[in-house]
Amino acid sequence: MTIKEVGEKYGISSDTLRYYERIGMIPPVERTESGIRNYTEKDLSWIELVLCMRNAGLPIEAIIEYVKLFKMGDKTFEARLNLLTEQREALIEQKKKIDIMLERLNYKIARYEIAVETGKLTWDAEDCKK
Amino acid sequence: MTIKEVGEKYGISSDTLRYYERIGMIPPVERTESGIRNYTEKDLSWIELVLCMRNAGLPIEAIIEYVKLFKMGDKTFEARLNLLTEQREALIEQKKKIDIMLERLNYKIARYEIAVETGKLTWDAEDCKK
DNA sequence: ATATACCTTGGAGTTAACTCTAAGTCAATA
DNA sequence: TATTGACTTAGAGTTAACTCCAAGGTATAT
Repeated sequence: MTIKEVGEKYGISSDTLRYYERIGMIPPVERTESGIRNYTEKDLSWIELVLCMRNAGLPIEAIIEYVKLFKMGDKTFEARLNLLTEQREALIEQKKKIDIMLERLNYKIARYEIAVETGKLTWDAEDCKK
Repeated sequence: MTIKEVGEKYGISSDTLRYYERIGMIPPVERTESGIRNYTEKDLSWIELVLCMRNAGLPIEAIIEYVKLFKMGDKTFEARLNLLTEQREALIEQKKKIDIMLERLNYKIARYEIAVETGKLTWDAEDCKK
């Protein structure tokens, strides 16, 4: 699979794909004799994982570290476990922060729905508090 | 309240506080005759809201827009409602992405816990799939 | 009154994560 | 065979969100 096809499949640019490979976020991709990238299923699996991690907001640094450990083989199981556990903690924390803001948004949106109806915003410490 | 005290209260730097004000993420803060910022309760409410939004990962752009609409007064209720509703949608989407990655992490972590015990990673398309 | 620790502004520097450019190679089509 | 379009690399440019710096003003303790 060419870089363009892969980019189209996942909705990312060829530049981004080359960038991810260059910085070690995915293992090096095999080339044809003329030096052109030929993505295998295995490469696609890595890209999928990486995109999932990026979508969740995990830092590129962590992903690079994981790929590094993976390349080092079986003796890095524990290090990989620790890395993944840390990232899981970070995501759980992030979810909590989103929930706090969602609650606040729900409250504000409810008030504005009434305000749009009535033309008056129910008083609430100048719209800032809570 | 001085800029330093506010920074300490919320765990952000004075530089960041000045930056937030400069780009319009919070309304201008009143000054003493000598030109020094004197944060009021109202200012603190704005800072709290802004930090909550930033923690949740909402873009500074949206926050600036909200402050702008707020300054324009009562005729922007609907615009503010729309903005907040959009941001709520974005957060719900982000939460979904985090949940997808959390599921994946739970699966991988379970496999690595066994791997650390047994010294062998149960086969799974070279650790990339799923 | 002078040292110290704080404050001010405008503007430059940094970091993460891309995104683009230049200069050149390769493959398929008119 | 000439052109078109996709590919290659190395490196420069961009954007968001800070973060730092220089040059100077302010407030309080000795």
